[in-house]
Amino acid sequence: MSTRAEVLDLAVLGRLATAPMHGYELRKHLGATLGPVRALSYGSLYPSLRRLTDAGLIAEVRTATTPPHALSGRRARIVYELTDAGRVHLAEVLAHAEPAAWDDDAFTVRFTLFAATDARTRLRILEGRHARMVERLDLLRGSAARTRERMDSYTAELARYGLEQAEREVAWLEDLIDTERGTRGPLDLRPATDGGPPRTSTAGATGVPDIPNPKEQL
Amino acid sequence: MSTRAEVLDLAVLGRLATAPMHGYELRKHLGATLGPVRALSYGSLYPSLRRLTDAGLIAEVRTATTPPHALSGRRARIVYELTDAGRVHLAEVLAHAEPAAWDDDAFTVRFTLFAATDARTRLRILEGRHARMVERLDLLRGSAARTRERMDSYTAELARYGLEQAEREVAWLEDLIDTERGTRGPLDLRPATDGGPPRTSTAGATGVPDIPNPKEQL
DNA sequence: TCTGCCATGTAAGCCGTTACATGATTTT
DNA sequence: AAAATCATGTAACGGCTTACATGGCAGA
Repeated sequence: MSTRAEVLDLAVLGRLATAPMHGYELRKHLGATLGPVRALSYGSLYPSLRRLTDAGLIAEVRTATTPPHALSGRRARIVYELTDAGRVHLAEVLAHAEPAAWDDDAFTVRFTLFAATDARTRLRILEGRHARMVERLDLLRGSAARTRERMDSYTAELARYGLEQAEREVAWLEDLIDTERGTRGPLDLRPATDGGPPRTSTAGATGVPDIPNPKEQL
Repeated sequence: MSTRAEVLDLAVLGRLATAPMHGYELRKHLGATLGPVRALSYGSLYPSLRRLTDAGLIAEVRTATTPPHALSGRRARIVYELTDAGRVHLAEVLAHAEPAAWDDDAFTVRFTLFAATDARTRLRILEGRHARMVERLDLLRGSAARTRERMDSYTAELARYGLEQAEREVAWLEDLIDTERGTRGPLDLRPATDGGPPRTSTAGATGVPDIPNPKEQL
């Protein structure tokens, strides 16, 4: 679960769990949810489908309406669906929260699959991500303070903007965590050993609108 | 100026223009300005120094205080400085603003070198970047609107956050542009042909603090 | 008819991180 | 005395983007 390819595979598997799809469609959907900006290329998508097929986690759908390679509508589209093994594997992966789950790219993918993740795991991932971002924020603040005098205005402004962005992401995560806890963050007793921040609590009413009771497993 | 390596080379060249430095130091500085998060690895830095040396744009400094490979302090550190050709080349690159200059990574590097860039080029790069981000923002809004119904709360929340971030970057750029123009944006007459936005103007007093009169060329 | 979108793949090139190799100096 | 930091490189592996190959269908 640490390599890029594995993260992509998880995204594909998770998307196919919702509905069977063919490659082209999948690309559009993933591009939409993971950021329309970096629409992943076929050069990585199709190999991913191949890997998952070889692993027996997904399989081509063969229905009466789509005879294999026949001259039915358009070109022979290959629709993929999860196999039973795929369902089991997905459930297993979604059930535990390793540190790899809060890496930059993995976190986004895991977050888009929160609807199929149980509440405890969701919380643990959010907290892990939060800790990671706070750590990063401290680094930023430190280096900004250290080099402030030596920087020209533009470099300083860039640093300021970067800091602002990081602070906002931390605040966003805190909102999400509060919402998940349901407690709306009265006061949490984290030991200050690990660099836990004093909780600035910029959090407003910006939390997740309406969280459904998600199906516990998949 | 489009490949990643060229962008990195520019960053290195620009940094060395300010002060001669050795590789290890360079890595720290670049890591600090371009984001302490992704401290670039030696695996890309040293090859870059090699390329620039081969191209004759930088050269090792040989001073009396640092005899080559002798047992003077520490290990033989190789300090690099710009050659005359390097200075000329840097000035040329910084003088013009191609579309490649507002790509994600290139923009950051160009921005950190704004102190050595003339005002007109600065403005053109900021405007190019702004147009790019507005375009991206429209894409985001479009796909968000299209898929809103089909999304679960978490995916929707992620999309909302992404949109918010993009809006903030656009606002940031507008602030910078206004500051550069000196006019503080009374009303600019852009034709609506190109998808120019109605200028929401969230811009407050968040602009660049004090922009110095930068040395015009390097 | 031609452009553009749908649709699936493959191959190559680029490049960046990671790990390894080496060794001195400073700090704990 | 060990650990961390300074310091410079090389090699290999991973993997993503880009371009190419192919072809059907729909609308202008």
